[in-house]
Amino acid sequence: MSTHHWIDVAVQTPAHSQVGGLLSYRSPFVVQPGQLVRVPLGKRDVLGVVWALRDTAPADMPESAVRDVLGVLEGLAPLDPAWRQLVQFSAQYYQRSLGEVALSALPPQLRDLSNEQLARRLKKQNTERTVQTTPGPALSDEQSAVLAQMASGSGPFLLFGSTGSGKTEVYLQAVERMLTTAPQAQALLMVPEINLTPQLEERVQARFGADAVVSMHSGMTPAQRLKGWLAAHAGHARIVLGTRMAIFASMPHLKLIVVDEEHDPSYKQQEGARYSARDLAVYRGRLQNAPVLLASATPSLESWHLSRPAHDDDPGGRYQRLLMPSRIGTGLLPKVRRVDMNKQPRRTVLSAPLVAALQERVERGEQCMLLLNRRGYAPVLHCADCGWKSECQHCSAFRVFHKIDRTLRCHHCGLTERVPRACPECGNADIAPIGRGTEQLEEHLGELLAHVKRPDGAPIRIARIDADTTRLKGALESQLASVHSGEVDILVGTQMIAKGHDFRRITLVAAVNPDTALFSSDFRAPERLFALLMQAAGRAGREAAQSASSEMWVQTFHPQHALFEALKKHDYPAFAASELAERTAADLPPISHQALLRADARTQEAAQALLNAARETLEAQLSADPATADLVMQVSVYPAVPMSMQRVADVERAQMLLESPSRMALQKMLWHLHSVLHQVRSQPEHKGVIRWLVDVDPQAI
DNA sequence: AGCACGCCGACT
DNA sequence: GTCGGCGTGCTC
Repeated sequence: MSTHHWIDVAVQTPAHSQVGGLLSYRSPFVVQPGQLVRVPLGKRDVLGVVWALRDTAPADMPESAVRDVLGVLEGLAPLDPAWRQLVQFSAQYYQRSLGEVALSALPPQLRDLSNEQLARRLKKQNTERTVQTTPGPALSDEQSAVLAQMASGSGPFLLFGSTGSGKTEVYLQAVERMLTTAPQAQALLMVPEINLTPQLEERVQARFGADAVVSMHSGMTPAQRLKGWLAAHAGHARIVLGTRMAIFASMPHLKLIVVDEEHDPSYKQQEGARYSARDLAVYRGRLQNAPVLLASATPSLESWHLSRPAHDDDPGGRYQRLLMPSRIGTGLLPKVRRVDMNKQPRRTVLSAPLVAALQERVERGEQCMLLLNRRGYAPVLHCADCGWKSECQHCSAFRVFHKIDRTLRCHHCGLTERVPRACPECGNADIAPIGRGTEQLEEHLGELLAHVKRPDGAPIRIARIDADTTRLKGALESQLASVHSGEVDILVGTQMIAKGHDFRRITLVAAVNPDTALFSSDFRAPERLFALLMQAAGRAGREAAQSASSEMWVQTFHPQHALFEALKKHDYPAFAASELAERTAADLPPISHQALLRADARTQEAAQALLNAARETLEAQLSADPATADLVMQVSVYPAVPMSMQRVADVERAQMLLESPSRMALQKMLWHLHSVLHQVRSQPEHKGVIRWLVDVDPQAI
């Protein structure tokens, strides 16, 4: 009898490296798939997940080269088959190594924890957590109907509910019902951003007790992350609340997944394995037989399309659409007012009617919010004499003028310099800012409303919230608090203020300059703009008493644009129908499926050369084999082009688009592409390439 | 990705 | 004479 076993282990290795798959080890211990082990890798000891037991020694290497497992993490139940399947699927679908996805799904602290330390942690948290359900408010008819539909169907569900229709209460009741029916059941609640976790956490805790819920997001300390992960893995935490990373939480008794604001681009990871947590939620739900509830007031066109009702020869989508059109209470949606900027004096920043409206509201003691999607004072500095502009030396972008500390900053590579006194090219002292950012808007507004007084006679207060003012820990919270307390009269900020924060006393929201998104080269820009404006509108008039007089203002040079027409009527279905018609005509997602292959190199030519070589090799190889020849017909592979941000930190970037009506065909193509890239990359003419990466279902192209 | 080895410029 | 720059190559 042998006293050791052969096992295959997933360890942290990037997809680019030759060691892509599982590594084989000899184990002196009896282990099961899903257990965590410590194994030697080169000169290091690393954490690995046992993926499979094998009967025989690996055939492709001498037995003597197989190393021994160093130890097993004791006291942890193996990661269950569903979790492993989720990881395996993600790695395959998003073209990354299994080990990379598996290890990044585990709390980092698990890597450097001795068995003694682990035992102590386990002992500490091994007390049974109790759920104490406090009854919720009575439901509206719409809420009850939605819950009834969920109970009788299997999902996935898309809940289309307008802002303020009480979607959160539906989540809580769905969780409550699940907790009462199944004694061990666990629920996963996902939100797009860290900033939104505290307010939902508070509500969930108030309802089910602090013991029942753990949070998972990147803002937590390593110790907190480990604690939460262990509680979910052991089944003690009944509710996991988190951002996209939470989709990989080990939850053996998962019975419900909720994805709040499912349209939000934050659900797509933008580095490493570029997964969509929303799409994985649907996959995981099917895998673990847990209903999935996607919810939004402005669903992604993907989910909207997938939930289309059947009619004529269209069998409909596979999602079930649930509707909650009404705002709770007496609340009305704000009136949308468009200001035609063509009729304003040239270079007007804030139109006279908007300024008057702001003044009137502030004098009545109401709050207003101004949105401008550009931080800094001005996006570029310009010399009128020689035409010099504040370009970044390292990126294909302008450095932004920040007046507060007199700097020019590149928002892509971080390069920061003091603003020159005179033009660096010609010495002319007359260099001027072009365009405007939040800093300038705040300053300008202060000047325009300098004479205005609040009802208590005090001068008005303007606050700015953007990535610059919230850099320090806790800064966002304290700024939000000053808005809630009524200290602030007008809030100026970027997108970040439009998302989810429950400002009760804001009665006017204005988008200062939303036009750029109307004519963007990114086909998803209108979809994002519409969602942002609807969400911003939802910030106004949340207090029922004031909702009748609340307003959403839009300053635009294109007041007749269909997007603003739909916004005026708060008519998402109309907007979605017209966008989907355009997408259909142009064969764009969600009608087709896309993937991007990106290459980074010292020169643009080198980056494009790699992509084009991969493309030609791929098509030649596939066409030569009758078994794969039809793939070439099913998947369009476009020539390499520079990325829209062509150069960042002295790295040139190029990309190549792959597009297909069939997800499966696209997947097969990517699988072939992966091996072709390894072949091509090793050729000497592609030495200049720094890295390549694949983005499946990219959210911006 | 880490972490080595390996071969050319400015310092104790 | 060494310290250290990051180019190339390997990890069961």
